[in-house]
Amino acid sequence: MPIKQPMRLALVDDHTLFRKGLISLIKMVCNDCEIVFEADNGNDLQLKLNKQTIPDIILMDVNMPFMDGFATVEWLNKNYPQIKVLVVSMITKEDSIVRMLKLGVKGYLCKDVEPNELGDALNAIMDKGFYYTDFITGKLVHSLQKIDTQNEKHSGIRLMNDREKDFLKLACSELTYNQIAAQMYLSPKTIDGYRDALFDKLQVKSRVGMALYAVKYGLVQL
Amino acid sequence: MPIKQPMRLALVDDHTLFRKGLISLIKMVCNDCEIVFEADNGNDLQLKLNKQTIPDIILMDVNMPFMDGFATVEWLNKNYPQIKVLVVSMITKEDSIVRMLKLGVKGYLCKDVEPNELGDALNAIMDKGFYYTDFITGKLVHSLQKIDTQNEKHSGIRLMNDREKDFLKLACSELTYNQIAAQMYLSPKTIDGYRDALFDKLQVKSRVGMALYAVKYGLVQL
DNA sequence: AAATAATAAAGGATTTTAACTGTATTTGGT
DNA sequence: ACCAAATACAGTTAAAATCCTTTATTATTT
Repeated sequence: MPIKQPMRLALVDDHTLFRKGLISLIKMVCNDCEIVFEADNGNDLQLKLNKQTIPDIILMDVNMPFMDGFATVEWLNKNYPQIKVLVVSMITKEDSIVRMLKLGVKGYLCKDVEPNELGDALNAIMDKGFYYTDFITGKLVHSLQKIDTQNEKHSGIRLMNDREKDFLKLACSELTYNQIAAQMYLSPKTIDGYRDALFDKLQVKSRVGMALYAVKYGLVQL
Repeated sequence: MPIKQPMRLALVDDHTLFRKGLISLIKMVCNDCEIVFEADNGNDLQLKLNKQTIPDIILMDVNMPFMDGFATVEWLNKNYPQIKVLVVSMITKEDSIVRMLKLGVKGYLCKDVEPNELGDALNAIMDKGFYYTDFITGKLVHSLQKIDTQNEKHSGIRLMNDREKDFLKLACSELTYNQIAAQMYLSPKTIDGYRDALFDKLQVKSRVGMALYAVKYGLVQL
């Protein structure tokens, strides 16, 4: 039976007191882990990270002086993609969470989290690669939908009729208007009319503008 | 103390046998729920749904004849936004899952799910409004990151030089090539050359195709 | 039944885009 | 110094897109 390696952790947070507190909590919930180093911010991390000190997981703050969490995770992705990042931050802004998730962090915890959940998160990340709470998932799903609900507001969409929507989808391609006309069983001149109508309704001046509008407001998917 | 209302459910799935099986499972895991109706597809749902038959949750398939899950959820969002949708589908394609989540479905289960999890999902949706499994969350987070990692794969991007990238950004607008040339302090003929080069490198045949490529692979943001 | 609105389509003119071929000039490498 | 490449640009045609005006045919409303 394989000997379980101790979990190697590193902490990046500019608040020394919080860092020390976090370490003592980790020791309590996880009896087989090792803190390989602590850093005050991204710059400090770059200095302290080398072949001997590569951790499995880095617990990372977002707001830090000199080099913040976003820049640090980007740098880690480029230079040490194997290291997993668990964000531990006060920041609950949806945009920040989504931005971090886009950067590929494996979890995102609020600093007021229960010690046990911290342990769960670390184990889950080691075990299955990530730990996303309902809170994070909720934010994520909400941010996905935000785009669509914004759209409803956006005028042009309601003004379009079904044929025009069909045409718009086809216009977001490399077909010429003649080919679109053929596909829709309509005269090219009718297509001309649809285009003119949509230019007016969507407030665009070219087919490129129209196509980008359609993508922006989710009327066609790429 | 308030009397707990029974959970009102409806099923939309074109496979009668699966529907019936699902109902018997629901009866087993949930002793206080009522099936208000079943439908074969979205069209059928529209006929069967009225003031007397408004369910709390609709269990919805994705692939259905005549009117599929996407169209049906869109219609529900417009006409009965209070009804929560739980997708129960064989489809595990990331794009389908993300598209459904964008439409605001409250959960997404695979058809091979354990009966107990079905019960958990229904209760979670009634209780806190949603039920997203790790599988779904994983797909979601992955799709967020995909755009960036896909780029690396997609050849065209590496082949472009800086001037061509600048041009590409400007081409994703309603400027004519002459106007772009002026903005870049270049001859329109040089712009012609950039366009021809990019058409070749990105494998597109028109400015629309080029603009959509740029958006798809995150080279320009809308 | 008449007026109105929506849909489909035509003619004609102009601009923009696209495709192809070719030529100086510059730049990096050996 | 010489070769190869990348860069900037020109000419020519053809095709596609854009703009504008007008008309015939259905639906819808009054």
